[in-house]
Amino acid sequence: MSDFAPTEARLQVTRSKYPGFPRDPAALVRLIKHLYKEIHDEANAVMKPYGLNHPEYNILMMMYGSPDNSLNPSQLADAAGEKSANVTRLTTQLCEKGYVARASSEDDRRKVTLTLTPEGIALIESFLPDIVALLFRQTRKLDATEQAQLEVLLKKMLAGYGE
Amino acid sequence: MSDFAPTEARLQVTRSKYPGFPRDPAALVRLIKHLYKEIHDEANAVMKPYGLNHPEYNILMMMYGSPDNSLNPSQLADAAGEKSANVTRLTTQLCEKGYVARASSEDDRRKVTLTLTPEGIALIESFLPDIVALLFRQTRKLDATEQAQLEVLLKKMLAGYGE
DNA sequence: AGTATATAGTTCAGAGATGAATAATCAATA
DNA sequence: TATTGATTATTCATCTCTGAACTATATACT
Repeated sequence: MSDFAPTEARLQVTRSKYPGFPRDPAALVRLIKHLYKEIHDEANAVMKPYGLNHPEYNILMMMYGSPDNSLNPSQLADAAGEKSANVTRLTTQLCEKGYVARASSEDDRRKVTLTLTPEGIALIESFLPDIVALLFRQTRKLDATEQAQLEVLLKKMLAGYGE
Repeated sequence: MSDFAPTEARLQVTRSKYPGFPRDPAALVRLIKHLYKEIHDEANAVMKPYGLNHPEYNILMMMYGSPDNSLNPSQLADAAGEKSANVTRLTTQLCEKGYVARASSEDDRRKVTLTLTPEGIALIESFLPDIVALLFRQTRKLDATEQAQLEVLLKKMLAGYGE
């Protein structure tokens, strides 16, 4: 299992050498880093049988989370947390696989509309059972109350960025 | 500022299409993903003037968090959450820059010992003020109690992995 | 001792991600 | 309407990461 004790020990040593180093903020950042790594690696493993990786999964799910199954590249970049150059590459691959369709926008011809194809939707709904199981597994140590508390605190922390 | 509302809207749409999709676990995973992205990008920006990136910073800090400023590659991979192949590349670069020294181990000749040089320690202590400021900024929306609560919950969540 | 299995670290080829530059379009305004 | 400045998306060169194969050493077993 993922043991955080060594990280805490390292923080103590760091503080003994450099007393100004703030323990709690550093611990939070390192926890998030470790959690993200696990989330990323496990999502990659689950998606591999479907010929997708974690970023591609994210792209597809952001579009699926839109009422008409479509988003612009810039919206996708924001939603999926990917750089725009990366969105171009990822969506090109998904287009080649037939899961996404590219169309230029009517009203603003700079914009591009990316839409899930029926094949894309079918693919999503084929892997969602595995993803749902993964999500439950990743959060199984927290009861409903704790999940709600954690969500509040993470949102609060996220609010400190980009201001 | 980083607005999580669009993500919550997408989760609602997703659930309307696929009711079994668990809202809270998905929200937690997406929050962690967004937070990690911010942490990663901001750390990269802070370290750039020092000629380092976020992974290299992590490597150096893991060694600094060891009493004798040294770790094996496999310990480093575990501590920094990097793949071993990546640790080899990163530490080779740090060796070339003169911040880290490589030595083969006495007792077990398969092992390698990586140690911070005086230059490496000096570098760390030169950028730590910037890092400390960053850490305070990243957690400034949370008071001490909330930071402690968040740490407990994140640790609990992390405990659900790799078992 | 000899053989098999495990562990530590590296190498390498291919995949993935990033920043900076570019092209196309739109909006504002003089 | 011509010019200037934003905005949108893409391209490209470069840098970074990954999994799988490989080398070397150590440990366990017969």
